[in-house]
Amino acid sequence: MTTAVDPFRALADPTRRRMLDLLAERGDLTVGELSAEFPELVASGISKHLMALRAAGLVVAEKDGRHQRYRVDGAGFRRAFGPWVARYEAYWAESLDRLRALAETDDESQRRRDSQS
Amino acid sequence: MTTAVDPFRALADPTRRRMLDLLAERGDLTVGELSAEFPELVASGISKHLMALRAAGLVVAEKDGRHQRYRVDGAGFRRAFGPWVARYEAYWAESLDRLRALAETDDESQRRRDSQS
DNA sequence: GTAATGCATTACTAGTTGGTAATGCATTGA
DNA sequence: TCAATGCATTACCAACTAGTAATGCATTAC
Repeated sequence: MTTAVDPFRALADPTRRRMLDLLAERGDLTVGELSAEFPELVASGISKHLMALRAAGLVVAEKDGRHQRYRVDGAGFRRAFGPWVARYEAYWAESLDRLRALAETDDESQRRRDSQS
Repeated sequence: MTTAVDPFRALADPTRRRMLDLLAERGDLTVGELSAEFPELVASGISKHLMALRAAGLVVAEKDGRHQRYRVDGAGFRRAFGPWVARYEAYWAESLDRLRALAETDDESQRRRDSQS
């Protein structure tokens, strides 16, 4: 059932990374809204990926009527990757400022900070 | 053949993460030296993981007599993860300084900066 | 030269993962 | 109340992954 409790393993799948990107961009989304972005997947597939991300502590779900609204779990993100990023930060620190600037002008990175937890 | 060209997929395996940690700590290591740290694996298994990391552009190998010395490829690291880290940096930026301090006093993170590429 | 060492590569197997389809369970609308 | 919607969960299958064993190829030691 894809009980991916390892956050790194959860990140390994490109579909899940795209989902995280979308959630980070848009704040929060339901399975149905995500469906529109993943025409190659059926709803249950999307649900499964979201559950994997939730099991890894990277997203949280909130009931909203008959929908589930998913959003990035900022605290979980930090817990999962913060230490790793910090450990290897020296490897990219020297160019991080440049990359940050790059990301900010990049389409995919125009995320709002609503879902910050 | 584990042609893991996707760096995130290369990171998904805990053994490979430990290998990266060791390489980051010690600068460079041969398959034989790594063998001592992975008694549960045979040499060819270690070799396979290293080749996966190399295919993902996270480590480079340099011939040294009959040995191969592996080290972290700093530039490859940045290429692979820099944009992603920059994109999500806002999620942990607020606590990154604290984490960095934490990592520096952490045993596992006492790495030398030899293998910086 | 010959043997031994160090590693890469290939072939193979068991376990895991990503996907669909089917079912179930709340919630909404009529 | 009854049907439809939105999603979770389960069962199942094909594809992939991590591991071992075996082979091959340089390089070093004798």
